[in-house]
Amino acid sequence: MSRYDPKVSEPKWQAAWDAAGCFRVEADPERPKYYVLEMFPYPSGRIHMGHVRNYTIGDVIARYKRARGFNVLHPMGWDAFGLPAENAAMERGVHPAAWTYANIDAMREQLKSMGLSIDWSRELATCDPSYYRHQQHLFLQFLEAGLVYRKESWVNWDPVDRTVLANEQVIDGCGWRSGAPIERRKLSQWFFRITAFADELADALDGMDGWPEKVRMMQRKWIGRSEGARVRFRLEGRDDALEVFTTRPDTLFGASFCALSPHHPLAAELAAGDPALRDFIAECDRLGTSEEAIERAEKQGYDTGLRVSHPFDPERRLPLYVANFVLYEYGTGAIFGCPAHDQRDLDFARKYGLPVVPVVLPANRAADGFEVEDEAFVEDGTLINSAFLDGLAVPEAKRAAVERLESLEAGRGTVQYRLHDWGVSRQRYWGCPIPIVHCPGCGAVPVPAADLPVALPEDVDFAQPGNPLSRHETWKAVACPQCGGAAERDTDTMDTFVDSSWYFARFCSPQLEAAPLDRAALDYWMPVDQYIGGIEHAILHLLYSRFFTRGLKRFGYTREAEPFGALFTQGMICHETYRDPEGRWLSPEEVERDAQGRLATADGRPVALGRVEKMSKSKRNTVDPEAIIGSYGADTARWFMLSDSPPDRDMEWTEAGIEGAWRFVQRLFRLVTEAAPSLPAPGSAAPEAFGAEATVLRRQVHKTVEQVGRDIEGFGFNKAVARLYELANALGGFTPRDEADRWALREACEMLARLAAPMVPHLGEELWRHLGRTGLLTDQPWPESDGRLTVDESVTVAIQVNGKLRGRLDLARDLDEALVREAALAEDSVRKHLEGKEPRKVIVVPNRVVNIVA
RNA sequence: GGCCGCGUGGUGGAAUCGGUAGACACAGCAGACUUAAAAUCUGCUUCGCGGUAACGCGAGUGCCGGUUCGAGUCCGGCCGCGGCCACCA
Repeated sequence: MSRYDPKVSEPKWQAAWDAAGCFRVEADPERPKYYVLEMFPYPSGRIHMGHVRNYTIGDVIARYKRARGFNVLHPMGWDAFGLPAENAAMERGVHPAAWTYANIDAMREQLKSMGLSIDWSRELATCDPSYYRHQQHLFLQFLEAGLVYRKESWVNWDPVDRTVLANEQVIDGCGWRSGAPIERRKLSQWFFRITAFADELADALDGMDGWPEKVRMMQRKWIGRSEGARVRFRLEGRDDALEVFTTRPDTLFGASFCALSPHHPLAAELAAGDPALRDFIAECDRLGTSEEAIERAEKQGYDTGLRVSHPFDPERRLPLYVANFVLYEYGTGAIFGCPAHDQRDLDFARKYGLPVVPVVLPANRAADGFEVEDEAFVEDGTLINSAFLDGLAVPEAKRAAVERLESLEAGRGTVQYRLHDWGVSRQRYWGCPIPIVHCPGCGAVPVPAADLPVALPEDVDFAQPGNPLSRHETWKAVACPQCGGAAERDTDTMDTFVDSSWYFARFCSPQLEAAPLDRAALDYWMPVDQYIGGIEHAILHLLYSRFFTRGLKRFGYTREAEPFGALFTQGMICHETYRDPEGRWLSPEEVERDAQGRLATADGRPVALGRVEKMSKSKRNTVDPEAIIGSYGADTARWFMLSDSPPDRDMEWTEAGIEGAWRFVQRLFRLVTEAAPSLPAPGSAAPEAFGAEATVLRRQVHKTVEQVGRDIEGFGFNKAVARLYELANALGGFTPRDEADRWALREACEMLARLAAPMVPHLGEELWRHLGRTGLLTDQPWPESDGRLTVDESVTVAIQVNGKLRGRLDLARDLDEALVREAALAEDSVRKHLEGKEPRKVIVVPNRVVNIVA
């Protein structure tokens, strides 16, 4: 019995696709385009199962759309800058470039072994000067447009990675890579003015139907748009005022204190003359910002002694505190406290004995005797105790309060965002150099376009920690482009998220030298029709890319404001975990399973089975794709990836699962190759008539064509896989008796090969050839289903009595309702359950169900 | 604490619109082939009760209630799990 040998077959078809240039594409305005993109990989050295899932999903879509007649762009590149290359340099003495390019070479081979339908002629790596020179050009365009600026600010400093991190890269007060607690430092940094698009970025989310609601929600919350007011409280005995932000200007009459963040400049100023305040601020800094710290931390404040006057009633004086719960990063770093209508303010007021005056009355409550006890009233109601606001509902009161503030010049309505500008300066070597020269006379001067790229020097040493660029005297020293005097390069490099914020656009014209991007190419290809990647990029990469694309639009590179028309976030790959008796993690290869399912190591030591968890190096529960592809082939790996689990959910990788996929690949091969010799010649004319069994088979074939297409369109690969199993089962049980049967069997075999091909492309080609077809299946259009065969002539109708199933009837489709009713009432089981009574009502749902109500 | 999502057999999961719950696969069991094993093929496989059997009856989609001729699907309340955010004024 012949077997399908992926080791021979897969390289053969990959070479054939390559020789035919199947996946090389050019913009062609005559044809509809489809741009499929998976998030490009970081060249760590080896692909992992997450990559296999990501690229398999993308490849099914790409191949399917191609068969549907689209001009499909499906490129691949490398997110190649980043810290691991520098760590490798420090640990092993390899140059980051050499390490990175070697990794790229290795991973390219691995990806190619998957049989992906990628246009490799468009491959790019972000660490290549031919890429980052254009990024430097774009940076300067953003600068010129006022969308990049430099400022000195408090930054998140990762003491382990010795670099600055963006707010998005700080998780629970720790660095996203290193996990080290973040320190605060004041540094001069370059920022992208992402807040200039805050409104647009938030508003556009509403129309982005192709994105998961979950991701849109996360971005919306991250941008954090709040409408409210900035209010000035005059400081007693001083000329200046304290500005606070509030979303509840309606509750101003309930104010009983104001509070500053410990990092507020005024707090620092007051601390200079107040040692006790200095101690209090230091105490606040000691308390971490971690989850538990916040949970446990009690509201604490320090009365500065200073008083502020109420904007609506200057006679009223409120105490000014420095309080540990006021964030410096949000709003103005200062608040007014209205204890009756804010839980935090209430906690604080109770602790320090401040007045709690309700100013919003809940509906259905009498003003008399309404008091706030332990729980602040935060919902809408009617204003009380609030002079000119009394009697107004909360929304009107907000408007009225803002109007009054504006007329008194004591504040104004405003919109506040949680989103901050994106700091991109990184004190690292392996990144895109910031194309700026710092001149003692001229300040920060852009590097002229003609001098780009500012290339990374190659002669760097990693013997000492920190940034080798800042120690590289000859690279750093440069003449000022403006005055020609001695100056220094900016020695920071850009956050690698900048690199990935426009690569999808560069794929449209990856070799273009004269400019970063080609308008005509982008007009044709952009936006990406389907973007596919992990949910972990829901905020960072996806938000930055949306911002960057808006910049590109402003500079005239594209007409699209949104880079990704549709987004699909795939689930993670999980695996069982194992530990030895000492509690050390064991990898799946170190664990053996006996006939009873008991686990042990090769030398017989018992193994404890742990939970199924996300594959990770630390738990050692990873499976190497290269080993899997090496022993089972890419098609088997792809088939298993797509089976069973819906692609947006986490899936468990199991030995049994991959074995099952292997068996199916072999079975398909066997079914088709065994049938092939007896089949009529390819392309022979259809017979006039078919026997009953052939018709049943043909109906299933054509229904499967319809369903598989629909399933792939909807990312229901597990369902498509199930349909193909069903078709294979039907095909296996079909014995042809005449020429018409054999024609139907050929049709079934060909359809099965064509429908499976996006998922198992090498096998598809192999089957196509065994069926006597010439040319590549990859170049065949998607099969059409015959509409006459996708609708059954008879249907099975469920017969219910009082909603309970009592029988089934095979009836002609669309049979007259009266006849259906009659047939149902004639059923023995129905008569039995009616017990001689007349039905009160009979509901007939055409072609589905009859419900008899007794 | 807030918001969002999800709870279906031993397991992964199906079930376009409110209309036959459990497709398909994995695991398991039984059988065929085989000297044997592997591979392959066939059958069974939600639970309980009755029956030699075909089959019949009852229960069943986390729990409680509601709407409906009819609910896995819609509504209300609870319980459990997961995710994101987390003193954002």
